[in-house]
Amino acid sequence: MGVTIKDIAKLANVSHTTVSRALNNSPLIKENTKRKIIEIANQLNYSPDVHARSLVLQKSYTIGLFLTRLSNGTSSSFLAETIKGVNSVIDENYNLYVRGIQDFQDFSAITRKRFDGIILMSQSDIDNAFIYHVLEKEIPLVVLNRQVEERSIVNVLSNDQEGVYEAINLFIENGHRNIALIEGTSHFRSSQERKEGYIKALIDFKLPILQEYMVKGNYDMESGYKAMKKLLALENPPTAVFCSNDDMAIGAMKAVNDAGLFVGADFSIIGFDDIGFSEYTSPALTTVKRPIEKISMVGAQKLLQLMDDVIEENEPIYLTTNLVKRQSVVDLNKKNS
Amino acid sequence: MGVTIKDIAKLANVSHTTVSRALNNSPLIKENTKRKIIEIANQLNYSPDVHARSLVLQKSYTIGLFLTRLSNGTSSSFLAETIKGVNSVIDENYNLYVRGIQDFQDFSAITRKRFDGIILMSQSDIDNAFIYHVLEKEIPLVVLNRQVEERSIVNVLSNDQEGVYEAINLFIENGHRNIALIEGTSHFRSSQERKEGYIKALIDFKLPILQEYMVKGNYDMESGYKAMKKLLALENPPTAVFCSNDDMAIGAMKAVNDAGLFVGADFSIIGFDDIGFSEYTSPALTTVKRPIEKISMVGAQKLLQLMDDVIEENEPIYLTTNLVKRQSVVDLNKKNS
DNA sequence: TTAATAAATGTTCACGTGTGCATTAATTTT
DNA sequence: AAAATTAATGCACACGTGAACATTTATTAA
Repeated sequence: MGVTIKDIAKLANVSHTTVSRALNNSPLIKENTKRKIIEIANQLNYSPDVHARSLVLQKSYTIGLFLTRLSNGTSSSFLAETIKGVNSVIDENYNLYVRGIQDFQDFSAITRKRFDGIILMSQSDIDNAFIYHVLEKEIPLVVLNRQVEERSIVNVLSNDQEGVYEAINLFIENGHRNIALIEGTSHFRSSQERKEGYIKALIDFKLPILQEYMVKGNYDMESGYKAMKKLLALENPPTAVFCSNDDMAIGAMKAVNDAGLFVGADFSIIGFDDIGFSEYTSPALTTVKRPIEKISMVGAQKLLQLMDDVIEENEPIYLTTNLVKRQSVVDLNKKNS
Repeated sequence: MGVTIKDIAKLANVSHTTVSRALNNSPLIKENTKRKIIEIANQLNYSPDVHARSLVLQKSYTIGLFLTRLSNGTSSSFLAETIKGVNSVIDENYNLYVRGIQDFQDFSAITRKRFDGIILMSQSDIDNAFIYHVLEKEIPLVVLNRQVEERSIVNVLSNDQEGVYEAINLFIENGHRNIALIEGTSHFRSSQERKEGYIKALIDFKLPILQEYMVKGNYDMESGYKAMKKLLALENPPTAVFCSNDDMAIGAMKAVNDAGLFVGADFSIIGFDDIGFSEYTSPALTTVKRPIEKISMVGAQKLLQLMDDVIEENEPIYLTTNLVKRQSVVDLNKKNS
């Protein structure tokens, strides 16, 4: 069924070794025979057996892209941008495997032989166990999106705290004092980071920190909707709300509309991520752009380097967030004048 | 570095064959020795070399999930739902390989040895070349989302035409007569299917087919926005627009808003797909739900069957679309009475 | 107890590729 | 032209696993 180098060898009247060398463009082989062998190989439509090659070379030509999970709590745009980013960097010769960590019963299948390198888009510290496993197996590893204490790991992430701080700052500049927060999934590190940015800003600007202004969500639209309902039902509702991601912001906008209010006129909202839809909501959503695709690209590049040179500049790489101002924030200064 | 069955064999004082059989739970081995061997294997943290195993068993434990492309023209939700659907069916023992066909220079790397089976989420007939290649290599293949003439291929898709027909029907029931269409990417089969549904409905209800009411888009939000601008600028603009996917519908809604009109009050829009956001637009978007995740799940299940039994019931499997009525369609009958 | 049978384990080879070393062919040097 | 050197190719083995066949050990039948 499958054509092997031995078949080619017979036809070319040489040993399989010569064929192997010729196809790998070894300088040991005469140009003449090289050409002849390559021609025969093409004619027979030969393609090497990856498993045999991997077995002898101890290399799998496979890169594993892992996320904490693929469903529940991972938004579509997040997943898609991650894959697109990595995919754009990894060339055709490499295989790209995508899986959720939570789908694994145990990690025995994650071995050095199987993966030349691993990229982890980490959303929660529940995948620390995975990280330790990968480290123990000495597989080159890049962790994205979440700070990891191990200094030996290449770490690429965005500075969420600063991004949120900037967002709250914008609210304050526009005259807001009653600023609420809708939080992300509780055990996700990103949720905590963003909450800290919120609190830090409030402290710096000497605003009170109110428990009732911090409502839990889980990063999906429905939770944003519900959280906003709660906020609107308060005795002293906020005038502005920061949502820990855009999905929840969109849910929140819906809740505001349902209450007969207009975002951008009566109520202010800022989101986080800048997913594609943010530009097309009504009104367009002001949000903190998080460069997920960029993070994935940089991470993939770093992994390729790591697999080659074993570089050891293990400083975490921070990519900056970017406040994208659109129409969902009311300027109270103007309004009251 | 890596523990092999030979290492285990030495420690257990047996041959490597016995170890191999014990770990594969062969009935030939005494329970006693089995237990002993398994214990040693666990202790050494043994895990088999996939490449060696694949080489001898001629099986890769790898399933390839291919899309026409990963970027440009593939929306995030589409990509994400496809992966989630397949992932939920394929168990831990299989590797899931994800790539865009357009990323390949040639298909020499797509071999029977490398993939036990392939799922193609096909968006365009430009991947026919890929399909033929896979067929020629005799790799089990399931094509999703696009009808393929080859009867030997397992084919799972939704009946887009009917879905669109139903949508246009809803417009007409609500008193609309000037109904426009925003088309998807021109060479995508889905674009044509949906356009045919639109035209068929107009013919059946004896409405005129106007060129100026059929505007080209490319499935992204911006193209929907621009297309709607064009429609609104017409001398005799439509009262209702069917958009070939939700992304464009969201862009279109934005254009309507920008023109000072209100969707659901002055203007009617229906989309296609029912992506997560559709429920949260203002007003909530009426749309034709396309079961992408379901299609992917069914396709993956079919592939697993195909890999085992070589089933040959090659009837295309149609999953029905579902009109989800929300608030983006105006009832002109009520309005005028 | 011995022969016949069944159960358990071992020997050897195959899968397809790449590489160290040996060998042969071609070229250069003297 | 013969010797020394270099270029080109072949031989044999390794990678880790699984399976057909051979062999040994345990069990049952006579």
